[in-house]
This record gives sequence, C-alpha cells and structure tokens, in this order.
Amino acid sequence: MENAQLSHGCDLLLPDCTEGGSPCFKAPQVTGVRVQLEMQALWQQFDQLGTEMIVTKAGRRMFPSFQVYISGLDPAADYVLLMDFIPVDDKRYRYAFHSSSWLVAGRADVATPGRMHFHPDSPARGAQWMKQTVSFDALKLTNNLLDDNGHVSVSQMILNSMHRYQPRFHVVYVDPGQDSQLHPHRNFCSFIFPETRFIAVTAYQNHRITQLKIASNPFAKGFRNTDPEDW
Amino acid sequence: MENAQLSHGCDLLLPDCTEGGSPCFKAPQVTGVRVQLEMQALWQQFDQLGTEMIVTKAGRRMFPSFQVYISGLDPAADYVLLMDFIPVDDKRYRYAFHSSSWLVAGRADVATPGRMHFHPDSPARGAQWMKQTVSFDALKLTNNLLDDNGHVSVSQMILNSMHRYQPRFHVVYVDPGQDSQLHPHRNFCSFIFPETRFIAVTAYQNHRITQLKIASNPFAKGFRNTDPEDW
DNA sequence: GTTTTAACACCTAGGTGTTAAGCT
DNA sequence: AGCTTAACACCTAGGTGTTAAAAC
Repeated sequence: MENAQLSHGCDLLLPDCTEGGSPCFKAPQVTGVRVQLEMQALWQQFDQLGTEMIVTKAGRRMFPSFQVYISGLDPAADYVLLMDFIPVDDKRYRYAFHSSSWLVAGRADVATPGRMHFHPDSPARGAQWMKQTVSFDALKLTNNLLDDNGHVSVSQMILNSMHRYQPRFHVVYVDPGQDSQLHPHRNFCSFIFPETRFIAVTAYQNHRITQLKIASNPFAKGFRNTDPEDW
Repeated sequence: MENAQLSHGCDLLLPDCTEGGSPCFKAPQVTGVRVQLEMQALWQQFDQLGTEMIVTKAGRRMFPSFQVYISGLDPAADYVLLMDFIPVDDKRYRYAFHSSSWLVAGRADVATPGRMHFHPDSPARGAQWMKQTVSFDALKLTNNLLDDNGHVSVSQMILNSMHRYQPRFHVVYVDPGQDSQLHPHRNFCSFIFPETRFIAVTAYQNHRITQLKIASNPFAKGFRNTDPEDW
C-alpha cells in the first residue's frame, strides 16, 4: 500500500448518541462509508499559506472546489449528499500586511443562519454516487442574504467576511421504511477535512494566495506571468 | 381551457399486448403519464420546411433540442427516461437544389444498431422529473460508430446521413418488487411527436432551414444579418 | 457530381483577478 | 484606514454555420 491515500471512515458506534438509555448505532447503510478528498495536495498547498475564499454579493465558486470520491455505500440504497460550513471559532480576523499574517480583530459578528447545501443530484442511488467523483462546483459563497431577485438561492452559502470556516460533508441514508421510528439509529455520516478550512474575504489579502490561485485555476490564466521566476 | 396545449397521454389497454391469452394492462405507475413537447411552435416551423439535423463525427447537438414537460407520474416511484430514433421509412434521400425539394435516392443503407439514449439523471423519482422541463440537450447525433477514443459514447446517437428519422420518447417505470414476474404488465409508455421528424445531413441542403437555424439558435447569432428584409 | 471532413471565425455562457470608486 | 462593490479585460469551455479541400 505505497501510494495509498488516507480516506475517512465512519465509526459504527456513536458513544455520544443515546436514546432511551441504550447506545445508538448507525444504520448499516452508512457504517462502511469511506470518503476521499480530491485535489488533496492542492488543498494542502493553500492551507499552508492560509486559504482565502472570495465571497461576493452574486456568489463566488470555491477554488479549489470541494470534490470527493465515495465508496462503501449500499449501491441500491438512496442517499442525500450535502455540505455545510461551520465557524472554526468565534473570532473576527484582519490581515496585517506589514507582517503578512492574520490577526484576531475581535469577536465574531452575528452568525448567519447555517444553511445546508444539498448536492443537486440528491437523492440518488449509492451506485450513482460511487461511479465517479462527486463535485460541489455549483456551490457558491456569498455575503448577501438575498440573491438578485430577492429570493434565497439554494446554491448560495452565506458566510461572514473575515471569519474562518470549516466545510463539512454529510452522507444521509434515505430510509424508505415507515417503521424507522421503531428502530432508532443514526442514518447519516459526517466528514471533515481540516485542509479545506479557509477565511472568507471580499478581496484577497495574502499575495501568495492570489498567486497560487492564479497559478492553479484555469479561469485565471489571463493573469499568469510568462516569467518563470515568479514561483 | 383557452390557451391549452395538446399533451400526449398513454392508453390504459394495449390491445396488441397479450400474455397467456389475456390482455396485458399497463402498470398503474405509467397509465396517467402526460407529456408535452416544449418549443412546439418552433418545431412546427422547422417541420413545415423539412427539418434537417447535422450529424458529425464528433457528434452534433439537435436544434431545437428535445425538451418535454411531464405530468401524471407517481411522485414517489422511480422512472428511467430515454430516447431513440427510428427510421421513418427504408429510403435514402437526396436534395434537388433546382426544385428545392427532397427526392428519393434509393433504398436505405444498412441500418445502424438502434441505440437508446438514457437521460443522464436516470433513474430518478417522478417528483424530480415533473418539477421542471426535462431536456435531452446532452444528446448528440453522429455518423460515426466510434468516438475519438475508439469507444462508444452513451450520449451519441448513430444515424445515417440522408435518411429520415423520428425521435421517440420513453418513460419506464422501475419496478422495485421481486414478484413483478407474477403480475405481467407493461411498465413503460412511449411518445411520438410527428413534428420532430428530420432528415440527418452532414451539411444543410435547404437554405430556408439554414436561415431558420441562424435566426432561432443563439449560438448562430454570428451569422445573423442586421438586414430586416431577410425573414 | 454528390457527400463528407476539418479548420475557422464568431458566438453564448460564465468563471478569474484587477482596479478604481464607494462605503463605514 | 479597512473593507466592500461594480465594471472590466481576459480567460475557459463549447455550440454555430461557413468554407475549401478531400473523399467517394
């Protein structure tokens, strides 16, 4: 197993989850789920510099985009896949250009309602989700509570600029049974990849982040230098 | 019901379908299905001129694209949606420029294997299919049996140039039961919209078709005349 | 002579960081 | 001073008919 990549798994027993005094087990459809982050090396490169993600009123895609390879699902069962973003702490940050570092600038602003982003193909069979990489590239980050039409858009995740966030990924088994109440169990699995943490910004602060975005995002090719000494 | 548009329905009894001597009924999940062709007026405009669709080696999209609005599905049941193209006759055609009309040029060439095009979202719930127009815009027409990589591509429909075709649309109910063998019934519905017939070509023959494509397809805007007298 | 192919200019549609102006 | 916004040039990605050459 030389070139093997670490993939996250889902534990069978959840000690913190009890119902009626007895421990609560996960549904068999989610016990063996394994999730692997795509473009992990690139995520780590950004993370080492302190990843920044632009938020705009109209909504901005993430780069790198959140993509996972999933295995261990029940091919015939239905699943909903979704993402959310949780605050890493209750702080507000600002960037000190002279020292090229992030400083705490006070307590967090009032948290926006924690919205869930359903993958647009949800719900779908395990077989469908596993046959190729699942991409959340329709997801957009915004600092606006309403879209241009004054409506909430399902693909827009509302974040506070200058706050730090951790993306989370959830696999939810859709139980077709009517008697699922009688057999309580957790029907979902959550996954956190620490290297996907980022600070939301309205404009890039760290020049190294800007340069790495330009170097790695095909849509920013127009800003690349032919100069080979830059990186 | 003034502005009502005719929609196609699925008959309950299929007289031509018998099993064990008794008539074969449709599964209840497909008996009430109604399908309405989108952009019907545009399709009819093309049909009156004699619709032509380009086929290329790499695959060419249809214009207009085949889009339908579906109702009457069981919201909770699973369906597969697919299309195929059947030869209208066993003839080969050629275009007579002097008379601006299509002439029979002999018997049809050997028919290509009649491939089925599954809508990429298949299978999905009735509720998913009904909530918005279903578009087959990923479908491409080709005159090549293999794609660039030497593989068959699922989105490519193989057609013979200079032959006439009729698109068909099928709604297939995915029966989850294991005992479906014991209760034989037709689990699908087919729909034919005569105005979607066309002749496959490698280059447009009728100039009026070319002009109508240019006038109505946004991607051909570069060829539009500012001259208002053209159409 | 008829049909097919491949390169091409010109579009649609939309994702980038830049920049200057505006906001607080 | 710090942060946000909107217009912008410049890309990616890919769908058009045109055209001239090639194929049959």
